[in-house]
Amino acid sequence: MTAPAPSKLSLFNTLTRRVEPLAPLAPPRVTLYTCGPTVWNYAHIGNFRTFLFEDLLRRWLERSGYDVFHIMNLTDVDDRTIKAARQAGKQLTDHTAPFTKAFFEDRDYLRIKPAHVYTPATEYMPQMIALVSKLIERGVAYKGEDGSVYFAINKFPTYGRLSQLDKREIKVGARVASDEYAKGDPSDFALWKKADAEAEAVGAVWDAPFGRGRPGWHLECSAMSLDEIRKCCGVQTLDIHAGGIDLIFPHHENEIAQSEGATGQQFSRHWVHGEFLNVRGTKMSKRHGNFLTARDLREQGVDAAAVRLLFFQTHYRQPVDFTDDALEAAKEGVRRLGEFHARLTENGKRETGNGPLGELSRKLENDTAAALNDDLNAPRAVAALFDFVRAANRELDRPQRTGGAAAALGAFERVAGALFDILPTERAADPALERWVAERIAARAQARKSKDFKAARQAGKQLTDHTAPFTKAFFEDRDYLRIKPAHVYTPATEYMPQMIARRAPGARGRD
RNA sequence: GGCGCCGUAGCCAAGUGGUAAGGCAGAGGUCUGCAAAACCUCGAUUCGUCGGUUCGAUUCCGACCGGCGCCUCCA
Repeated sequence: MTAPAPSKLSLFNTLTRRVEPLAPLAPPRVTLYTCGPTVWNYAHIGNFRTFLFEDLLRRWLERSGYDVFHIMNLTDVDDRTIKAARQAGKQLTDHTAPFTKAFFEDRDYLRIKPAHVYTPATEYMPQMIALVSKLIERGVAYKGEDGSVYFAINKFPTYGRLSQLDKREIKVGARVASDEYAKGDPSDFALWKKADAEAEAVGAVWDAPFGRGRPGWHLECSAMSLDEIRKCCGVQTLDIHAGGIDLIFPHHENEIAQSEGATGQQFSRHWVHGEFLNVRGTKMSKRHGNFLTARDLREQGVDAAAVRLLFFQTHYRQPVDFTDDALEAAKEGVRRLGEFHARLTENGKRETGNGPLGELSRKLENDTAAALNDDLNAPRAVAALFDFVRAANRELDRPQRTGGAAAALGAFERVAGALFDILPTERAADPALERWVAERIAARAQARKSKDFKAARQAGKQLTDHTAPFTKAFFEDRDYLRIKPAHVYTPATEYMPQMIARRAPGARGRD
């Protein structure tokens, strides 16, 4: 598993439409740029499916011995952020800041490793302006009749290679952009959009030598990635550029044109794209209204481990349909992994040495590596993990044990823990709730001591407000069914001292 | 219309030119005071349909049916 770089990792490269060995420019370093969220609103879990596949890619690269430099952009200026800010009656960054914060919270909830650098577009204006200037200087960009700056795709012969544009025909009657007649070629795209009233209203405008305006959508990724890899590594070529499949055209196509048009060097050696998350066969999106955010799941108490497992059980280049059944199945899988983990931890404490479990551990790590090196085949790796769980459980069931649990625990934690991160979250007690209960129990005990029974009853009532009617109903039902009353009924809230006294340290089990 | 993707057991989902991983659900069993957990056993003679290539196809080719995505600011 600690494969020395260069590892045997192969990934599908959209540029060639083939699975190819990863070939970083200067191994063991890998520069990884992943297209991040547009912070006009909360990201939905379809967005996060892409970020989760990238998280696995990142972790696997690191596990394989690569020294990864991971950059993710935050699109905080584009049509949608401007429009949303306008509707909210706010300045652009005032509107986007809370969503950026929310994105980070969601990222942490889903246990996605933070990128090394996050690049908000608004903080890279000088770099973007410099890039446009350079493109104008090199004659591949021009100022249109409407005052915006466009990229001239006919000056860039390889335009369309990523999306195989040469094989396409434009749809008859396809919509014609309003800026159509300002451009030399209808397919030229905007690098810099001339300031308009809406952008001015929310403060989304910057002064530039070629006119007051704001960046086109694609510009930021080129400017920021080139700036960051130049600063960190002194290069102008990314090793991997990743994103959702919808970004292939036009976004990534245009990024290539802008970047290579300016540097004359290959922009990215490997392009990887993740498929969509669907809902009943249709892509999850804000527009369709069929979305669910990460915070929705968190509020429902869904363990992030289940979400991760759910996504990792499908290959990143296959669409996944998000259903309640699939989520429930994943939750159950996570629970089983957790049970197994606890069991292995118990045995691992006292069992070193080798034995069948040691062999199973090696198999697990080998199978995982083989699967992930083959175009990040997470489903196959997850299958190997469950194979391991079953085989190891069988071994642990045997009365005559031969040892090796410690090794098995190590392997299991490396794969299910550090790599996939799909072990159940230890359910942290809610401190506020615990305090509330403790306070009332204490208050009641104190009141009883001082024989203030009215106060005692009041404190106790708060604890049982909700349960009392059901207790009463239970007695009624008991009588209806002519069940003889027990001699003693013992409500748990009345036995706190006894329970506290008897709670054995480390005692596990269910109610 | 162009480009691309998909159709595998009840649900989800890997995979391969040589006879179908894994997960969840279900049934039976072992263990257990009863449970729970765990383990064992069981399920696609079959991989949308129809043809073709082949000794052999779920896997390659063609047609068709069904679903989906992109085609200028969608992860």
